[in-house]
Amino acid sequence: MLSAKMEDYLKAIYELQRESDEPVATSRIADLLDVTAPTATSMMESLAERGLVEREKYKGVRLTPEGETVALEVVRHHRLLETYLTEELGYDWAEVHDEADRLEHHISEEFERRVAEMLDDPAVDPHGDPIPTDALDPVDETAGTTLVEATEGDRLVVQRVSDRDPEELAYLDEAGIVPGTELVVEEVAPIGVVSVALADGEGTVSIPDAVARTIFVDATDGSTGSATEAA
Amino acid sequence: MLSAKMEDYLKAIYELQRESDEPVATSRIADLLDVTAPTATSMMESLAERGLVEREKYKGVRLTPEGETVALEVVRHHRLLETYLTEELGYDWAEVHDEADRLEHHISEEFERRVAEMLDDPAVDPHGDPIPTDALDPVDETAGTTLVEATEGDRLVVQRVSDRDPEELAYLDEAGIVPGTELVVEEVAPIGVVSVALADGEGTVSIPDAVARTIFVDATDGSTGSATEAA
DNA sequence: CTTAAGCATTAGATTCGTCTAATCCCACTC
DNA sequence: GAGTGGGATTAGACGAATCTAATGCTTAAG
Repeated sequence: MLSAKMEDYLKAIYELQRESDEPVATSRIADLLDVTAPTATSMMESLAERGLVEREKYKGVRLTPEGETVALEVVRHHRLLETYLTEELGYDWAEVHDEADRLEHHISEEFERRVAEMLDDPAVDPHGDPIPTDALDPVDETAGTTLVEATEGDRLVVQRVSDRDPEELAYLDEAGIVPGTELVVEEVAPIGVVSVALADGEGTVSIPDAVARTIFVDATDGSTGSATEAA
Repeated sequence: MLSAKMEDYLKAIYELQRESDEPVATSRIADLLDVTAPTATSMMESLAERGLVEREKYKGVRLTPEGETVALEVVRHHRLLETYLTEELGYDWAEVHDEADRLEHHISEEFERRVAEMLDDPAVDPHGDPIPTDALDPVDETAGTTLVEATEGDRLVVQRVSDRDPEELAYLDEAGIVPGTELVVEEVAPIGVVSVALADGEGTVSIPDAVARTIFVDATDGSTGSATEAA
């Protein structure tokens, strides 16, 4: 039996791992989970003993296939819950995260099954993030182009907003940047900010690179931009 | 902040306390929660230190008003969840207990609020047990007459089935003994079993006293039985 | 009034997840 | 190739919740 804590660490590693091919550093995990580095180190030892991560001292860890399966199960729970809370309980897109973060460790397979059924087996959650299937097959989380890669003049439609900071999320929501939004890239400034105009004339939003990296986009039909070619 | 474990103990004391006016014995708590007696003792020490129970060594404990409020909050969560799982997620009446037992500790006030609203602020859960109000006012859980107090010939309607054993519950469900069922008491045998006939002609069911004590009933209109007079 | 049976509690140890303080590696600079 | 800065790990401790084994109350029966 795996503790909720272990599930948290595995999910964290999963999230960090999709950012790059490098092994995940202890300090990143510690930061994300708000614990000290020694705590993360000792948990990595336990996870390695159980064969859930591969560890190279002083380098970092990587999920083993078994570890990834556990992570995918937790991620599936999380994203199904976010979808359910939004669709059925009227939660706001930006405020579901904490609730799902707690409940994801405590729902039964039965609950998962019923929720998935009620939602008609959704493929993505309200943020546009893909929901792992019941079979827990690996998902390509990096698929697609992000807003940092866009160039001026691109006409794009938002696919995913993978940001997880609730304040940032609420701001983007308020500004109208949600999955499905169409926008035009107005300026890609060399100081690390992208300005986009909402296609429905709702104004312009400036987005720093750190956030733009979490916004996945597709070209609108008829685009002449480079975003899609790069994908 | 209270741990989920502490909440579990407080709920257990609450459940046991409603069975009699005596202080609740350590061993009963230990049995109910499936831990050893020393474990229960040491938890009682912690709860007493926090002012959640009043403890008399070698005698037992009683919830303080603060302890009862915490217990009521947990019970409210539990019963709302049971209702929600049954009404909205299609769970069976008899199988909701475990799911609710885990989730009750992890839902937010926001979740509680939304669920209560969606269900239109229900007064009782699917077992007929009363759901504490949002204000967490004490509830009279012993209100009503139970099936052990019935006499032959009584025509009764089932109000609550407070049993918590899932197998027994499933059996009663299968047999048609659910809140709302009308029945006639056929025999009160001196060996500790009550036989009742379902009013809709679905046959007869024999119920041992231990179970009958968990079945709360009201007289049907026109009854000549003694059950209601006793109340 | 004594005593044995039956709970309850104390003693002491374990596991998990966490911390702080101390030490250790590694990579980069000079 | 020596030194140093910074992240990683080891050392040691702690609180929560649990266990087993030993001891201590309480009470009801003689």
